[in-house]
Amino acid sequence: MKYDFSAIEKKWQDKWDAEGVFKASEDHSKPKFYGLVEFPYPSGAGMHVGHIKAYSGLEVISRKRRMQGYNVLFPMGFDAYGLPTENYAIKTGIHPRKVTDMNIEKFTSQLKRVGFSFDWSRVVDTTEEDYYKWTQWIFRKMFDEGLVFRATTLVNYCPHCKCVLSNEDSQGGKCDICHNDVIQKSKDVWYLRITEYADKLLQGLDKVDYLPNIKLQQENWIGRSEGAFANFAIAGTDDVLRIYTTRCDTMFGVTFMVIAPEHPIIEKYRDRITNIDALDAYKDECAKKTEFERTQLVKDKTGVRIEGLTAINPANGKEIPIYISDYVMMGYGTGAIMAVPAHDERDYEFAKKFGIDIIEVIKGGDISKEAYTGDGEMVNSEFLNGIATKKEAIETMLKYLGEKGVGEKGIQYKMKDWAFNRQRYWGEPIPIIHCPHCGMVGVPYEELPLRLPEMENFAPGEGGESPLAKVESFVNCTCPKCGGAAKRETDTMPQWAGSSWYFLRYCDPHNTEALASKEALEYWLPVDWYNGGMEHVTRHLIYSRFWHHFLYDIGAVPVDEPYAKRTAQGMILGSDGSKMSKSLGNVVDPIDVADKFGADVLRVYVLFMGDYGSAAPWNDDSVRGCKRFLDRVAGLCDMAKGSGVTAKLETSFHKTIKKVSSDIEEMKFNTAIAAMMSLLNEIYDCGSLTCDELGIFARLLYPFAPHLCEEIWETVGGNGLCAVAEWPVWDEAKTVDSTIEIAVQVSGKLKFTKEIPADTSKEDAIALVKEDERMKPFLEGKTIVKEISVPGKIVNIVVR
RNA sequence: GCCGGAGUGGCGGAAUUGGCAGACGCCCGGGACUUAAAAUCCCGUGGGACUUAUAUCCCGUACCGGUUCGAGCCCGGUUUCCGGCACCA
Repeated sequence: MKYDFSAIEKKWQDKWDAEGVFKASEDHSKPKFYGLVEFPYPSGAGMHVGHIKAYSGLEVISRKRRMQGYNVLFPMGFDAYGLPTENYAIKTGIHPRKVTDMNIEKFTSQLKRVGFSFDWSRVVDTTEEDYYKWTQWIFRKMFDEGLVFRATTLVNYCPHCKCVLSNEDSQGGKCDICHNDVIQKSKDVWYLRITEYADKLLQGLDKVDYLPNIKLQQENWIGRSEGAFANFAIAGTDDVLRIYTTRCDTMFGVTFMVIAPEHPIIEKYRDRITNIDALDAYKDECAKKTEFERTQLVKDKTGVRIEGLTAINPANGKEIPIYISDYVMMGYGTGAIMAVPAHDERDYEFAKKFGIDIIEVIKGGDISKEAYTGDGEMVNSEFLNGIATKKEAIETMLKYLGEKGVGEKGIQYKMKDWAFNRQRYWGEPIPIIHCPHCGMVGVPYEELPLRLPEMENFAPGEGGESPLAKVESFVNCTCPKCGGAAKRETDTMPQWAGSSWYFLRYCDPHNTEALASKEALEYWLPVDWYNGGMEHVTRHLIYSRFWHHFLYDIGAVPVDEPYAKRTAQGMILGSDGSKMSKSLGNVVDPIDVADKFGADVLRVYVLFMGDYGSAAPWNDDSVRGCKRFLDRVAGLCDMAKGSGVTAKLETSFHKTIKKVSSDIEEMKFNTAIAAMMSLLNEIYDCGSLTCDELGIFARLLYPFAPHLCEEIWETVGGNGLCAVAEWPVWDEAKTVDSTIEIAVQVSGKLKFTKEIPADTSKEDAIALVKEDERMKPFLEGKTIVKEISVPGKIVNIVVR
């Protein structure tokens, strides 16, 4: 058979479509498999080879599951709100709606071109009214439950995008969208109380099957730490300065305190503080620094002593100075610390620079040189003296603090609440009304969706306000509570909103009464297998787990953890080994590859190129190697005759079925393909095979190269579509050869190999080896010290 | 700095619980077919020594050391690269 891929691909894509084989059935009596891939942001550039690799993993698994008799839900959709579309619209004057529709159309045709087995009847688009209605609904529910709050705080702000960013969106001090430096700015911000779910998000990890590094990254991001809160009295007042510490055992070593420049205590005692001008100046200076400057200039501690305020160490009653410094953050703990220079590197540096006392309370280091952070015997610590372990010292101090009523055990998280509003047009409007009498009022549920108004000019305002603020008909409204004049919130939601629950909508995408029906959710959830990029592990994956836990708590979904299993694919790099980028000119267009070699070759190559979870560079020559492979597979059609089995090939077939079956489950696609290549080589060596055998081969390769395999399946007279043919099964007994080759070692060194019957016992194997002619020279004049036999592997004779 | 992961031919990468290192593919070399090229097919292909050849031997999984009959895999140390977090009290 000549492999005319363009004719074949069209033919089978049309047939699959006509027969609806990829439609998830409503028959809930069948076992289900819900495979999920991260839906794309439909950018104008179209698909990237990275998309192909990301989707091909679960594509193979989903195709295999259908053959195994599962009712498979393998959906696709578009995460279409976002800045690039909006910026493109601003530049070209084309409305974002139009841009989005064009891009979705392009993506859809490209995805279909590659032949992915998505259920196209369930496509979701986050920017459509009947979708974002439910995004807003979930937000409203959170508002009702007290998980939404508004605060004026210092936030991550991107001056380039003119937009507030969440912590997750400004990792490393860079804007996630434009990669410019993020600055700290005081702004009104809508927050979602994700920290309330920190423990649930952490504990939930115990019961899901995520890759270990995904779990680890999430754990680190949540950043739970156990420690203590303690109150340090402010001398001459009834006030206290509350601190958080993980080392309350070192409290006798506290020689000063440090508070964040924005700490409210400064405002409160403005009149008592004698150097308030200096403090204000320092605060201004800090505000100007970018995140980058604050974190990169770690070594150089700065700060100002607060004159006129001192604190009392609750452990020993000593009066100690208070400083402000930007190495203490308002956003973690209480924004104030007890400084123990002898046993904390940062405090040590600060104390050295400002000439503050350094008191050793743990033996073991040399505090004249550096801070000692290790374990050791407590000294200079009154009732703690002599205690040798950190654990015991902490417990003793906690007891003391509790008895005196000045401190207690506490838990802190690095994760911060989710800054949720964006000052942009192309996003879901936040359904809140500001009423001068009633305060913040939710838009009534029956008024959802709160539609994004039509606009001509969606550039953000100069003062950093949302473009929506310019639309008076949108802004002005009446308060649902009191009926008085009120104004709508004009900020929109971040891109992560729509993607936080899209997998729920797939279960029942056309529902007008609920985000999805109870029955559909009960049947399909949880997602059995979710594959996506590592870059989303500390954002989308955390956010969506948070939303899902919330929905579980209000009874909207039947399970608490949304994803039973989560894996990740590695990046495809340019052929030069660097990240694919337009500026380097090393971008590969997947559709070009499909046009030149066929969609099946593209699919096989992205899975064969290396370990699925690791990054690997693109190589055009290797693509041709995959083309050669499929050409040779097509060639089998001319060779196949009759039915039954070829004795010579039988074992190889059973072995290959076994290997391909298990490799697919472990996402070891590269070795699965390699096994089929080996079998193919063997078939060619053999020179003939039966139609039955070719049918097995076609079904094994089908998840990878479905178009070609349907064609072969038809040629060999397979029953119905290969898409729904039964996945081949292997007979364990037939996977073992009658004779095996074992390695023969003398004193651990390989000497030769020997063919022996497969069922030879350990002892017989040794005997057979010792009888072998080739063994003679090694045994002559030697004493056998030890004989080792590993069945099927080696025999090792140790001589002296 | 802290926490992960990884260093295997010219390249991408394979190697159940420690058991024949380099599967499979690419590149490269040789040959067949062809007027020729492409395509296809066959053979070779970790490095080295010796040999007409067969055979045989030595070295080899980042580096140093250890455990073991036997180490790519386990242990101790060093080093490089990648990823994540980063003044988190």
